[in-house]
Amino acid sequence: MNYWLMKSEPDEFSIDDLQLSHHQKTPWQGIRNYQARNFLRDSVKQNDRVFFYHSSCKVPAIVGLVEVSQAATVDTSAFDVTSVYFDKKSDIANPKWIQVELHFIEKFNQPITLKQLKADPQLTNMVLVAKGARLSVQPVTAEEFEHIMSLSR
DNA sequence: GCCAACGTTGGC
DNA sequence: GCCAACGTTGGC
Repeated sequence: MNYWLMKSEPDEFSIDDLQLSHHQKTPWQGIRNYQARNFLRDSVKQNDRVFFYHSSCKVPAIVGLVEVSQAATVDTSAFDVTSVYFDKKSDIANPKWIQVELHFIEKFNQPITLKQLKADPQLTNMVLVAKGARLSVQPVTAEEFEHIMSLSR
């Protein structure tokens, strides 16, 4: 099993929105960055665990745990002219972008804030706290995963 | 709202 | 293929 962290702006789609979604699942669409896309396409597998992170908000934080309920499929929003994720350069015959499906597991009682993560000596190598890290889909090591889960208890 | 750090685009 | 200009991310 692999571990990941995925970012979402809570004004757009929050952990609460996921919890309230049909079957508590959502297609994870709109990833338009090649490095993130490559992770979704090549490495994110069904049943992988994912930290759900709220970015661009008052208190950036890991707010819960979700799982990958379906691995890579074509991101159909790229072909939808009415979607904010529409990409005229993505061709149906040769799709550029990938989505997965996420399923809610739990919302943490206490969000684990970016400030807390940055200050944690066991997390100094975490991708999230690296300088200039903007990746919206990023790997988390098993050690980081276990440590962060212990912080959520 | 600012702006540093990245990523992408496109002319050459 | 270089790289300047532009666009985006996301913390603060």
